[in-house]
Amino acid sequence: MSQAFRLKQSIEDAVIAGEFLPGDRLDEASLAERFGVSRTPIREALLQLGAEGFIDVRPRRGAIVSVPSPTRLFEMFETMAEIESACGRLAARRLTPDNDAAMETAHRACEIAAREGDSEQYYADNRNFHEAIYRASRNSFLADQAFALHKRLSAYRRIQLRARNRLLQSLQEHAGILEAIRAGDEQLAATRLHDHVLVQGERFSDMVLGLAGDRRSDASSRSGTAK
Amino acid sequence: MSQAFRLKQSIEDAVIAGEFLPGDRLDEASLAERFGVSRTPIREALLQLGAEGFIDVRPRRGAIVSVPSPTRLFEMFETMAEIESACGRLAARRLTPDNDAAMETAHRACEIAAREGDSEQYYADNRNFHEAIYRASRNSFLADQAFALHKRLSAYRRIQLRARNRLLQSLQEHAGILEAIRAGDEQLAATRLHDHVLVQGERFSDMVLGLAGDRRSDASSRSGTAK
DNA sequence: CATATATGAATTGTATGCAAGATTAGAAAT
DNA sequence: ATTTCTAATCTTGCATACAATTCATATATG
Repeated sequence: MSQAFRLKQSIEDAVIAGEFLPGDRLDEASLAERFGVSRTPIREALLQLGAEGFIDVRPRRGAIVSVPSPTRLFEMFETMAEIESACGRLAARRLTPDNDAAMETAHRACEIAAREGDSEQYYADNRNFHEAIYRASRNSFLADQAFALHKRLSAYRRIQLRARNRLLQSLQEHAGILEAIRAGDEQLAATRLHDHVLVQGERFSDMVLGLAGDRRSDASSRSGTAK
Repeated sequence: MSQAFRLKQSIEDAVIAGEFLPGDRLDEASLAERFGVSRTPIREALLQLGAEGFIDVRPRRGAIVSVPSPTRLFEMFETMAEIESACGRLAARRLTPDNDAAMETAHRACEIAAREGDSEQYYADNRNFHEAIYRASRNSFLADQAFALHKRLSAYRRIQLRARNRLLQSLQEHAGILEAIRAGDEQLAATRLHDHVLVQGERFSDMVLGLAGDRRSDASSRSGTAK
């Protein structure tokens, strides 16, 4: 297969793995050298990642890993919450035995990781659990959107799963979500998923806010970022 | 500014305008000649459009305008319905006088177009109305997502606004949506927007289904939309 | 007649070179 | 010491050339 697509994946992985941090410059020449190719496929990969919103490509000024403002970051988490709750609503409406089993398996894995306090493992299993819900929506387009946004936020999500408390609380929330989906209660499933996701966004935003001095401006007040 | 970005816009516009129909091949050489540039910036534009899901870029096999299956198309409309209803929910929660006024203006324009039966004009004004709601969510990231999906579906939406009945019915639904948002009734606003969008999806899917003989089974069938 | 195969044409993928805009460093001036 | 202007350097944007793969056509074969 063409190199550009492989490179796109590699660069994306490197960003997700935290090798390139938000704000880091993605210089074409060094990437080309690193991967042993010319600048052309590197450029193509970078432009694709830029179109997906993963990185920031400014004409004539090179590409950098996106640095969302705290406001923007909160908006991204809020959007994630809305999309996930949509998945949950549909999953509750359409649950099949297959999807049910997949969620159960993922949930069990989370349970083990949480009990052992292995946050790195929990991070991976948590991802599987959420993906199982996306698929359970039985809307592959919606699932794709959810999956893409989940990836974009992974860098920010990982950080705050470190606390042991949060692991157990997260697990508890998962159980509640599963219960609602199985009961076919669309409204409850949506609400629980919404809160589950948004809590992470709020925790993280608060954390960033402390450092950055930008206001979160969600519901209240007229946020400054008109667009 | 760089040509690749201008070209991306131009090609996207051409697709939206219906100059290239779903399934049409987007050949690099002819596009290069048409725009008077080399293949390089054309490729870059195509790859970006591909990453956004606007077109289909298959490695080594060229780019074509996406041809979603009826199932996929229904899924896209369903996703649009979920995203729009999220916008409506947030708008109801956070409505400001500015956003209210913008929606009112757009609604008035729709009213005039509908009364005159000018479906082309209504198409444009309808777009403005929906965009006003996206902005009223006061979540610019969510609004961006909504806007992007709206564009992707525009080719399919335009077709069925031709019927005069649908114009007036659509307008009526807009009024109901506005009312719910102004009343601050999140649930009602969400439901009304959801149904407003999904009705279009179902109408169109049915239309396509007649031609294509693909089955929609999993996602939908017996209406519902529950809630 | 249908299917398989081979050969040539067309198209995409990558490398390289050069031009043009951006960035940085240094010198001159206040 | 700070600022401003200029020049050198670095980086990106585009065009061209060539390599690699797919596609189309025709020929051979059962």
